[in-house]
Amino acid sequence: MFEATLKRVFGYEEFRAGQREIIEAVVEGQDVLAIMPTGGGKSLTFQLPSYLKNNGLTIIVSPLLSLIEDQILHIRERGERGVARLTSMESLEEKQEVLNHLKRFRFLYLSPEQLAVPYVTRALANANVQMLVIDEAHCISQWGHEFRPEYARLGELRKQIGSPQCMAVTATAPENVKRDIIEKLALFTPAQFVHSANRPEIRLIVERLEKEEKIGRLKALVRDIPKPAVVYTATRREAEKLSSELEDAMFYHGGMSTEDRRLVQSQFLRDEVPIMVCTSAFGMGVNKDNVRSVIHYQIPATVEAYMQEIGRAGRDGNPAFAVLLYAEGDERIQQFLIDQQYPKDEQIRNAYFEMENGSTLSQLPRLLRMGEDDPVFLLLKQLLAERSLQEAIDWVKDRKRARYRQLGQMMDVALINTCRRAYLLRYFSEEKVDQEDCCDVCGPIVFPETPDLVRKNVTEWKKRLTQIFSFE
DNA sequence: CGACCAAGATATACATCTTGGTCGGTGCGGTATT
Repeated sequence: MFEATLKRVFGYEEFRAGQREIIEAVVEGQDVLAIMPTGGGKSLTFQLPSYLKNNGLTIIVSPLLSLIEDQILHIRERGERGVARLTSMESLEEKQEVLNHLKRFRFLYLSPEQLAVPYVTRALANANVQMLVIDEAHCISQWGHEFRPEYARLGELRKQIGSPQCMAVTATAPENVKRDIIEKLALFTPAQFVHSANRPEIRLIVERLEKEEKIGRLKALVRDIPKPAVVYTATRREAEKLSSELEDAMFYHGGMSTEDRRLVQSQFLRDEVPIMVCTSAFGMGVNKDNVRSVIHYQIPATVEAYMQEIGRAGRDGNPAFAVLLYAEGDERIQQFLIDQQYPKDEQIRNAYFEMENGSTLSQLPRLLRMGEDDPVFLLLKQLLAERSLQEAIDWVKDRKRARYRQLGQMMDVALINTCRRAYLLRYFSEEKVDQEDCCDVCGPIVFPETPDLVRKNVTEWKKRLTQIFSFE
């Protein structure tokens, strides 16, 4: 009977590996935590049950507006019209229209921030919500603590809308992230489905270099390595600088306008740009299965981030390459980025002191000489609301220590003299199975000779983009 | 912390060195100001 729906609604003959079990658990009404690879057919596992039960609304919380847009487009393409979204792209009237007619919809996509808007929460509390899906659930752990606080509130919001059945879906989650997801969403003895984190087609390489050697090595590397390739840097400036020094490269980072980002990304997707130099902004929602190589010019902040980023190579199953270029001291930029996200002890003390002496929250930014929309101030505000002075200081200390530990584990990937794949899999509580072409420690990795992609107008585009950005 | 840039200092007439300031990731939302 699952198959009939699969055929009728989605047009597929059979399920892909792992999908059926998840759907069974969903239909039984269990909470679910599913860890499956990108492109593994995640969305089908929460969409198909909706057609089986055929009553009520499925809400999907998604981290990026562009992901929401993509998903909705896909759903509409197969003829489903009962899908809507609530984001900042809609006007107040449009949102009201959707909320007043929730019965018309089968799927509702929104950001966690929208779910936290009181009138949205209220409307959904009064609707027949069948299931709450949290897509890219690792964001709860990755962003919920400080960067996007609404992610940490999803459990509470779930309760407010009547504690519907809940399904968390992601591609990357070690034990501690799983625990975080289960706890923050208050999942009730969830059925867990965990796909292996191993990507045997990706060869793992680390090259330890001196600082001065890196740029030269990168240039040689992108000449020899199979393309399309993604080069990750830690800063926007570095991304721009490297892309100007490499032939056939363009850059991508969060400081660009939406239009420019769309443009550059679609060029890369259409194989018109062989090399993309970018910050961590580039990734989620980039559906490209023929990326052959991912190079890290600077070390990422966590093993999860590293796995997600290298995981963008070789999705078509053909051999792919992950190269990390490491020079001593490269981790400092990540240390800095961690530090600057948290208030200093003295700032915390001052904030608590001011509040005790009768200052109001609105005076506080001025007194502490901070911007009122400074993320550090927002975190401070939250601490004031929830914790005592000592608790706040300890919380920050703990969080920083945890982040430093994560960075340390990532550095170990570069520093160990044992199999890198074994280390990475152990991080995800898995045992390694021996394989050919594993990593640079296990044996030499050779790049195949591959014909380069056709370079269609790359130079032209680059010129135009340089012109656009040079005025900013 | 370190990369980068601009202004100033040095020692000598053109370029190099020193000093000081600034900046540094990920995105939602929705408000304000040239």
